[in-house]
Amino acid sequence: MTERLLRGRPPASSREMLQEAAFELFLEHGYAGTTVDQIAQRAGVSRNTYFNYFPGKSDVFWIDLDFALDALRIELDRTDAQRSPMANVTHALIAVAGQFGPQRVPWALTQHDIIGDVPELYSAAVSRLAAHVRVIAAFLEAQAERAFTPMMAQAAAWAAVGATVAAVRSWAAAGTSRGELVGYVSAALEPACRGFDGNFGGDAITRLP
Amino acid sequence: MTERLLRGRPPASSREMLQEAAFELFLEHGYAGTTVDQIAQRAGVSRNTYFNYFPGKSDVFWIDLDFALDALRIELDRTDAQRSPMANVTHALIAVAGQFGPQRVPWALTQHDIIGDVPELYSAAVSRLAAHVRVIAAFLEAQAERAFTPMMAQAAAWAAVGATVAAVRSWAAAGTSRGELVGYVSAALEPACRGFDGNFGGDAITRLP
DNA sequence: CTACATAAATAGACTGAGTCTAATAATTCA
DNA sequence: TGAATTATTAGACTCAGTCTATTTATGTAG
Repeated sequence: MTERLLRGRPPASSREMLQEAAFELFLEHGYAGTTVDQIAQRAGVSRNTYFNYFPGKSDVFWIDLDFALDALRIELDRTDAQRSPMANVTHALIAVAGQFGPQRVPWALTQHDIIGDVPELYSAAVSRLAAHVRVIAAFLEAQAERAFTPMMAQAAAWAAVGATVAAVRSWAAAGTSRGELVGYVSAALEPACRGFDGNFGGDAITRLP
Repeated sequence: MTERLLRGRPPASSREMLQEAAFELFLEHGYAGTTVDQIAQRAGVSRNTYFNYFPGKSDVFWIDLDFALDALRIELDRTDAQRSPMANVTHALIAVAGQFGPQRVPWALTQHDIIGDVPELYSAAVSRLAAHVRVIAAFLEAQAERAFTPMMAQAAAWAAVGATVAAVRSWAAAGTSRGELVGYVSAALEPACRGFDGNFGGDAITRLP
């Protein structure tokens, strides 16, 4: 199964190394005050190597979201036909949230006040969230062929992702007193999914237009 | 009330003029194949003037969303205390949608296939949508002080905006046979808001955590 | 041990977005 | 006429992101 994954020159760097270097510099000089050259230099690597690991400067922030997206895809494959489609989505999102404990808080959320409000960072995050939305919407369309039109699948996916985002932000903002993320996520998802859950079995509203 | 709004050198250009020039060029050479210099030149204006009207290259796309955001703020001020908070939000979004007839379709949505899938454009749109979310969430927190925690207000706002986005996309994709946008929006908003509407009056779920 | 295939890292140059400072032009008001 | 105000312009500058070609480190086959 492992095929030939160890051929060619082995990597001398990693996303994590670059991320550490970047976060150090962001704390020292802020996001806008840090160049990619500086990040690469701090990590002891060439500038181009940085772009081998990240497509852009802002992408170093959101490794966690990339991880979450992969995890979400995996969880949505382990689906239970007994549950309603939205229940499956909820279950998957909660399972992904379960991998983030009280000590593993996305760096960008806790250091938000230090970094400042850089739209570029926000965009990088939201384009990843849009990828989550697409994955969930595609799942809903495939899973519940009759119950969800493309429009409704997308609306439901936005609602689910939006609720999760709200939960994660609230959880991160709670400071050291925050417990497990899962509690926040399930609480936020419940009302968000309730309206769409009712559609399972199919009524006219989800079919039109 | 009008104070002195007509002093100094009068504008020789406008956002609309620049947008027209930009769209022409995007159709001819695509988004990536067009430079800001070319847009400014086509509009008969200096490059710096472009940046007086738009903060970035991609912002020329989303005048409609800027307009919608202003309209949304206005509509949320005309609120009816008789209705539930989510009903007010729905009402406001539908009112905004009412200003977009079958002939006024955001250019970016219909020409999507020509332009291609440029993440930068998507980001510019979504950062504007995030502004919509903030406005709605702030409204919900203020309007229904007890019923919505910040987390739930944000979750509900995402659900509402996401449903609207899904509706607009579906409407735009429907081609010339599309009718009024309002029908799509109200259909998509109904299930998205239903779950949160139940919270009005307040139950434990919205209060925790 | 040598030659080859593969993948990581680097070097260096290039385009173009976005910023900044300062200057200039067109208008209103006194 | 002159001052205040705002739009436009000129020109230089930083830096993100791309591209091509080259080098370096590993495994594998002969």
